[in-house]
Amino acid sequence: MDKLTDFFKVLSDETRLRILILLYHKKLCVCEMCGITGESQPKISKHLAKLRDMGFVKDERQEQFIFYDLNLKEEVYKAILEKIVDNINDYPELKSDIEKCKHAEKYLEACRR
Amino acid sequence: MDKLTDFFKVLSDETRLRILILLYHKKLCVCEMCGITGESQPKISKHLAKLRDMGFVKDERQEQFIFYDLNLKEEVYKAILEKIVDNINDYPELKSDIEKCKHAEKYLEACRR
DNA sequence: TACTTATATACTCATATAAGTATATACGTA
DNA sequence: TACGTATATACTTATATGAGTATATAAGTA
Repeated sequence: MDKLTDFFKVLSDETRLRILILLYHKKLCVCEMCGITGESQPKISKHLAKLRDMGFVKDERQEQFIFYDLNLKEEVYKAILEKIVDNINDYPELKSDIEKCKHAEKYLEACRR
Repeated sequence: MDKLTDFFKVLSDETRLRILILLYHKKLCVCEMCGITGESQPKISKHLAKLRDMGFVKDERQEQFIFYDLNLKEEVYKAILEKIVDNINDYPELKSDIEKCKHAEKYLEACRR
């Protein structure tokens, strides 16, 4: 049950919820997530580190960038994220994030500045 | 989205998760929940107060006892609890709570001591 | 090798949270 | 009215958490 409450603790932070909903849709690198969410790089990185340490996401380097992806082994976790996505119209900020992540590469370029 | 993260914060505490899963099955009074979970009365009461203040449960006096019941207006919340219950075999402590709550009256009597 | 860029981490501070113990409240009953 | 029982709340303490700023690291490139 600890893992389950840990998962809920993860979701109880707005930034982490946004990250997980984004990764539910697409593998993304740190600076894309910063661009999409408008949050600072250390903030995103720290939350990703926590998610990684807890085993909910995995990372992979591709050239200069480190891409993150969901790593949810148990169905319950996926099912819970799915429920949120099913009701995405109730959560405009999440919906907007998802829209933006369709053009994530845009934020990759913006990163080089 | 605040309400959603609040709900996850609620679920991130083991005691509150146990309470909600119990109430998902049956309306219960405070001392029954204490008996079932083995937790102290102030601990249960404080968590119930928080759940009540957040609007996730409602209370109702019946003679000497105050009974609590779920008060989840939005489907997502119910659906999330349902997902947990669907996978109850993964969570022995929750499963055991549910078993015990089938004979909740037993704990009502034990309360008079 | 020096430099740039992408990401991670350390440090600090403010705030939130949970638990335990003691006590208050509120209703029911003798 | 006095008492008992069920529940709520206050107070304290320990711990966890998140944000911001500054800095470190690690890989790529000139």
